[in-house]
Amino acid sequence: MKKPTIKDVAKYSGVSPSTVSRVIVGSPKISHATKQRVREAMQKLDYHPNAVARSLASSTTKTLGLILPMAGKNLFANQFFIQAMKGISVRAQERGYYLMYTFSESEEQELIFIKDYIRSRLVDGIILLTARHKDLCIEYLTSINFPFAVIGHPVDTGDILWVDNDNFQAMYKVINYLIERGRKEISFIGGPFSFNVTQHRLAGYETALKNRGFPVNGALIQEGADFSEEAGYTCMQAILSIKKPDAVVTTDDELAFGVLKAMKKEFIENISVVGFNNSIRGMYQKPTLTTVDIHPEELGFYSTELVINKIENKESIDHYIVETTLIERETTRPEHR
Amino acid sequence: MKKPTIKDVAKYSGVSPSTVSRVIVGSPKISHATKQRVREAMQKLDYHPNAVARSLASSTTKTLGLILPMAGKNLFANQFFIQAMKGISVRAQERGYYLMYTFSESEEQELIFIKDYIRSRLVDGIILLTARHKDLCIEYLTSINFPFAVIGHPVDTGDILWVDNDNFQAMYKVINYLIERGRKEISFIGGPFSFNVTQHRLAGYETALKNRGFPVNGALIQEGADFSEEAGYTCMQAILSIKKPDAVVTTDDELAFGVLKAMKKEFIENISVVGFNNSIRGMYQKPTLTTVDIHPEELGFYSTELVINKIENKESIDHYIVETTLIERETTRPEHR
DNA sequence: TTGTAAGCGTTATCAA
DNA sequence: TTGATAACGCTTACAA
Repeated sequence: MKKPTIKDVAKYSGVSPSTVSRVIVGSPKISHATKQRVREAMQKLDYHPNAVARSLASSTTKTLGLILPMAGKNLFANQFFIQAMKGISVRAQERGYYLMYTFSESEEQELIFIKDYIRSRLVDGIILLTARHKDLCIEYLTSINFPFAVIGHPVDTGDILWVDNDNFQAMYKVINYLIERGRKEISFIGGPFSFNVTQHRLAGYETALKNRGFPVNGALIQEGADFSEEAGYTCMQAILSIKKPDAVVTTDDELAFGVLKAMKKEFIENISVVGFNNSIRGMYQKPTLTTVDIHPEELGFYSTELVINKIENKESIDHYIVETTLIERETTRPEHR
Repeated sequence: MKKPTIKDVAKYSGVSPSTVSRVIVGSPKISHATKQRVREAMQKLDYHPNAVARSLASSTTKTLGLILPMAGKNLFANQFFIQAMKGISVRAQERGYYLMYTFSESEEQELIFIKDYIRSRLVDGIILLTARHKDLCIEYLTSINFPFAVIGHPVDTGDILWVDNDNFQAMYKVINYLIERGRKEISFIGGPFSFNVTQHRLAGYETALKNRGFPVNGALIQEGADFSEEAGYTCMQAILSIKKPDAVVTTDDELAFGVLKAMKKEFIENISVVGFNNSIRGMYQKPTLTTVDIHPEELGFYSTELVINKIENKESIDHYIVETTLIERETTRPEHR
């Protein structure tokens, strides 16, 4: 006994297939009586619409595609991705969308997968989990005008959809927090300045200092080669060779771990350190790391919201700002060490 | 200008659509000459097959469905899942399959999603990332005879496909390792004994002791209420109240953390501790935790292999055993603390 | 409000 | 080795 089709339901309930289809879609112009009858028939026959056939006929798949950039095995990134995926899943479910995913090893591969998704007509929209500096994927998707949203702040927010934290304010708050705890000489160690994130956080740092009447000392500002522990270590050594600040803010937990390592080596303990991204390691290593939670799940959630609105031509803003949370731990409570 | 279809290619290359289709599929009964011509036409027109149409016509989607059980926010589990997903993605890519995923909050929801995937005819197979004790999903999938594979050892391996570690041997190796380092009184703290994993690891523990001529002391074997740090703490206290072993093996890092906590409270340092699952925390907290890596990526990889073989009616074994790796850290090197 | 009929872009069956 | 032609199961103008 084969699976029942729309025709079976039509026959059973004495209407035409198109009527059944209208019931499935939830079309308004259908009498309550027949709607009832059709629904019952569907129940009786245990009918479930064939999504593939629907997709073909309507040329819409109700599916979103996700590419997970997995260069190396960045532990923090892992955490970020799975949380973002959760948020994406939650909102997609609510709005009746399916999700496809694939891991990619490089930006080129990423682009290949995206093209495949689109050309095969498998997805109605794409979510990019990271905004690269000069992003091939963003470029491509924009050029063919395909619905997509980006997590992170793209360099050129033409009319693309994006979700990000307020990185300026996040860092601004961190600085204020440190000043209120009596810190006076606060150093900044960021990832590469070519990244928008870094720029925004640096701006937050500088503005906060100025607004509180503190000088901005260039010697206390360092640019890491990347977001790694090594970069943090190197930057911190450079700073210590010049002068000893009483606090260091970074743009990533990994950088912060490097800072702590450099301090340990020099037997320094009384410098406050703040990271970013609330990694697992930060919560268990000694000393536990004060950090900023960027709420990946929400980032995922809203990016999904944006693409779907776009796909469905719903009126919608073109970006969301997700709040950050400062998580206070031992590295800003030197007395607890 | 619309996207070219198979008809356009057919016209362009002067053959019938069916011939083009045969080229796409890679059918053997097609002359080299026409194959060439059709390929060129596809290139020229930038033609890409519509996957949805193919699915409808062939009633096969080349897609696998994944459900991510996300009760609570188990940090270890997060790590496990993303790694397993990576392995799944790698193998799926290689074999030309797409992946759909969805998060679920409960076993019931999980079942609902699975049914939806199947009834909507979106997927050809399912991968279950955890084998529950009496698993509703396994039961359902078996009952309708739908292709699926399970990561973990199902209670009743009828003719279902599964991938798992050799938990017996993994623990056996741990015990041998400890004995070789001079440990004589080794305690066992497991998760609930109702889990197959626990049983297998316990058996490995007991057998290893016996084979080395050590007695198995019931007082040194404890069953945790679950796999949590608290459970580990409680069990360790129970053991310490009776006698002090010189090593404790557990079936999960969380349990091990509980053990360490209990030791700390009693100011005990010279007991070796071993966890399972190689969680991030274990590598950064103090002391760093000796643990067993279960290789989630491989588990994902092979589970994918199994379902796809099944889907394609390929001859294949019905399970894989994935090796484990002992990761030696400070908790089994008391001298380093 | 409902039905008719023509797609949607493939694959599969049967002939040739 | 190739080509007609009928599915595949649904949506959607257009009519009624």
